[in-house]
Amino acid sequence: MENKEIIEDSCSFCKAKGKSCFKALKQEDVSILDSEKVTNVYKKKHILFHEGARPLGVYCVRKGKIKVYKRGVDGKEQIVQIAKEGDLLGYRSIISEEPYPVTAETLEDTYICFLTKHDFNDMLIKSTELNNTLLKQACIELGDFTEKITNQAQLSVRERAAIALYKLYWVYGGTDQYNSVEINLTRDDLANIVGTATETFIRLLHDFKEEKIIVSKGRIIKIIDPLKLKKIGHLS
Amino acid sequence: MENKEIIEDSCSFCKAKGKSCFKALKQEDVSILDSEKVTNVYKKKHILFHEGARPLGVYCVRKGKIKVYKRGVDGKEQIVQIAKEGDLLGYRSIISEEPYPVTAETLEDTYICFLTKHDFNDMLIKSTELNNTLLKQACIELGDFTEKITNQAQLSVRERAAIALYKLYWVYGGTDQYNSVEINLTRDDLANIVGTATETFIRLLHDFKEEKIIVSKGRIIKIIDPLKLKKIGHLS
DNA sequence: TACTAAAACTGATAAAAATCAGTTTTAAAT
DNA sequence: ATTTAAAACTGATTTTTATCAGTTTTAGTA
Repeated sequence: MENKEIIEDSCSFCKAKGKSCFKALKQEDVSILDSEKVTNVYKKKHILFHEGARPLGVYCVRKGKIKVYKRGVDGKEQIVQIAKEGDLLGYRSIISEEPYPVTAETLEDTYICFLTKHDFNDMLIKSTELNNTLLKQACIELGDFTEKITNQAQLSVRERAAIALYKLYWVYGGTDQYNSVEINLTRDDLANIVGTATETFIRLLHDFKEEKIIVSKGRIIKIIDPLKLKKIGHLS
Repeated sequence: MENKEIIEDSCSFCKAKGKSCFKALKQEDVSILDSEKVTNVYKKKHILFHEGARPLGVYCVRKGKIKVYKRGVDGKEQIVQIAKEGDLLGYRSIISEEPYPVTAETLEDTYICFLTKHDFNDMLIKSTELNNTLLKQACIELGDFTEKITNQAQLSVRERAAIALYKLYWVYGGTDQYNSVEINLTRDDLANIVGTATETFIRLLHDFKEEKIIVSKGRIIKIIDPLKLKKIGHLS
């Protein structure tokens, strides 16, 4: 089965560029990216790269959601990120010169631009802007991970579930006006973000429904009161 | 009470330099550091910087151990790192331009070199080597944190305790020959590394004693069989 | 549209870990 | 060397969460 197909489009007009780490690039460097990158269309459940594999290049999400996870000792997925348009995946392993510590798998049909390791490294040498953006982004993420570890170690499943749903509220299109947002992930995936058993997570969803924080039909969870989630998760 | 006192010494001859991110610096840049840095002596329990504070500079550990922790919602410490000689602390917040996400506190009498934010930023612009080293180091650490989150979410306290002790084995001077090593941390601190209750951790230590993995007198824990810890923690 | 496999859900039970209420030991300060 | 506060430890109990064993519902495919 052929899952890939090449489509044509320029980075200059890419909606995702404005959110990505390429946003600081000079116009001439964007042109270079343009000529080097290849855009692919992937179906749902396509694996972009596997944990343990040697990195071949970087992946820039133009459209669609991707789950990034690590498998624990017993094979259980621990989802560490739900990537969306503008996110750059796989760059850390290029820089650290280590195998991928995680697997990236599409959650829906996606457009993803690929840049080879060689081209990415060249750009990293050429562009101070890219270098600075990535260093800064990595340092911010390290701070976020510190918080995540603390939460994982100290908070109850209920609190962690609230935090996870609140963060997904933003990933799935939430705004400052606290609109309602629909999340389309399996209960399994959600439990693997929170780091709990699926049954436990389902019971918590039941509570959140009773508390009028969410509604759900089938797998779709509609967050109707993100502020309550924020409060339960002790977020500011 | 005056906790600080300035001592004289050059970075060129610093034993810690070889292990630090400054190891790749050109000789001329080391000389610049030399003239800019200030070495301080701190007593046990001195706070280098506080979570939430604005960063003033970076701290390079020349001698002594430092605990780096974040306080959870109820004030409980989550220790994310035990820093030792050669480790650079506080640089992430300078780069990310955010307040410190963690607190750094000395665990014993230490020698610590301080470099102002201004001087560090200048060096970051001047030295491609430093820039590359830090970017690479940040990317490696991000991969490590991914693993830590997965472990925290999926492993039992026993497994996590084994991993924590195994990692401390290396911090406190363990070698490839798997010698025995003494760890001098309170049970509270150890429990706050593992992310569990102190009593639970103490009971686990008791098990490890019975399994001839450690011996202890007072607070000192002597790791006599690091390989068993490695196995319990599923480490390779 | 019916079929079927996967996912969602429920209740009962077991296991893991936290909490509580102490006692004993240790180490720091006088 | 004593004192004393802090830290280490122990046992009992409670709480939280995982596991097990299903049934029901959903969504994708034939």
